[in-house]
Amino acid sequence: MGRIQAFDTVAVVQAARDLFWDKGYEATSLADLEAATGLARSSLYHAFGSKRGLFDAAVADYLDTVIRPRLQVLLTGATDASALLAYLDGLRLAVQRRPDASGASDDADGSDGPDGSRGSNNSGDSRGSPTRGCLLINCAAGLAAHDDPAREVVDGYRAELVAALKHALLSAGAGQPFQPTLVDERARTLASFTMSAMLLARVNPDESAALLETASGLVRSWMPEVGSTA
Amino acid sequence: MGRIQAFDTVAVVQAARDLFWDKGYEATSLADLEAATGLARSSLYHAFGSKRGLFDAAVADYLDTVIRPRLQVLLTGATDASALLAYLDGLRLAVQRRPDASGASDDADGSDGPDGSRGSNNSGDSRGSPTRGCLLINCAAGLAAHDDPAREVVDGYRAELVAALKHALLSAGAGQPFQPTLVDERARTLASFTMSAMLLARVNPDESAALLETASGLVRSWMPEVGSTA
DNA sequence: TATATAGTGGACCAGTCGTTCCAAAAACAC
DNA sequence: GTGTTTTTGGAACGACTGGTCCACTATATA
Repeated sequence: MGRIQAFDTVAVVQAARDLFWDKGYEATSLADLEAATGLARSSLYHAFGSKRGLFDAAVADYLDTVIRPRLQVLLTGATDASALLAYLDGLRLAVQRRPDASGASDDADGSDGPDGSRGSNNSGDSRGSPTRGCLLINCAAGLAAHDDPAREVVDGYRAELVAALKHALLSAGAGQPFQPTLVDERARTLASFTMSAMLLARVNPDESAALLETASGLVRSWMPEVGSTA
Repeated sequence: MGRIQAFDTVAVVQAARDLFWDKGYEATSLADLEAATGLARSSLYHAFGSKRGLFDAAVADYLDTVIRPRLQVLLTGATDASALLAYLDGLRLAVQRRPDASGASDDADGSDGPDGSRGSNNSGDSRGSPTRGCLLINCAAGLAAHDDPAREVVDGYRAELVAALKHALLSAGAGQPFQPTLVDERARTLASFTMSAMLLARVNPDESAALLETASGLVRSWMPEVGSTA
């Protein structure tokens, strides 16, 4: 059938994703993408059609390999508050980890659990260049301003996040008769913490982590039976 | 002494500010700024040195005419929870108002009180193009990624916001023996709501308003003596 | 091996970017 | 009025933008 493709598509998409994640859509040039992926313009355009096409593929990969694995603990994790706490802890560790740390660029795909077991972690010292935050949150403030498709993707992520949080809240409080509006408000509150922490991750990682710690305390105050030093 | 300046500097800065606010720093071109301000490139460069210089002036104006008037109610307002509720209500109204509404482009300078007394408000119908959110929040996800001065400005805004919220919380709970950490956590929580609501304003104004409503409920739950339909 | 098919690299495109420069215009001091 | 200083408008700059095109290469089939 002709010449076989010489590059790994998902590796290229993830390299592009990390670049978009770090610099944003508009600030990422074709020259940057060529350098990051090792491919020439022609190959990128042949495979993805346009810069925007490559960005869309990067966003899809981001949802599949970063967002959804992180939300998984909310959907299929423990049926008490520990699922919510594990989610917030995972977020906090991701926020405090510097992106330029060794090998942190390619395996940030959510495969690591909520505990930062990867060796030689720089715990405590979170100074230096901040993390990349969340690709979609960054997109919300940038592309989504006047791009309806991007706006829908970001809002879809928000809805998915709220739904996962609501599921975890309902699972955790299975015995108690929650009012539905209370669960909605609590899910909204935790989603607010998530979004603002991701936003703050690029500006002040320490404050971002403190925000998530506050959210954990709030969750513990909702379910006192788990908060007492398990 | 020579020819006198023919344009109003603050009007030019505010026109540029609204453009940056709406489109972001990088997406705003010099041609856009020429069209919005009515000035030629040469005049802009003579007055502000560079595109970035104009942006810095726009940010300073934004802090002075948008942010700080909004925070004023927290610092010099009522000494009970109503100051916090007024702040959140003002934010909610700003988020629900469409930017393309009549005359809303130039007098969004916070001079209007927390009640939307300006005539012919489109209450209820918040569909359509979203609001511009917050210039600094948008900046946090864009410029602040690799620009240290911009990052400092954004973090300064965050600190100012938290300090104002903390002041209002302390004023409201003057009689009660709050633990300092509790006040800090509550101020952080309200700052989180503020930031995520501003972020969400560009994506889903209704959800942004709901977020601020949830925050108001939280404040009322902290101070039950005011929540009972004053 | 011959041929068809598809991936690859680099030159090249028109357009836009932020910036600079210069001459004309205008208003103050004299 | 003249001289001086500063603003103003527009032309022009090189660099860079995303995108296109085509010759070349490499593989798979026949």
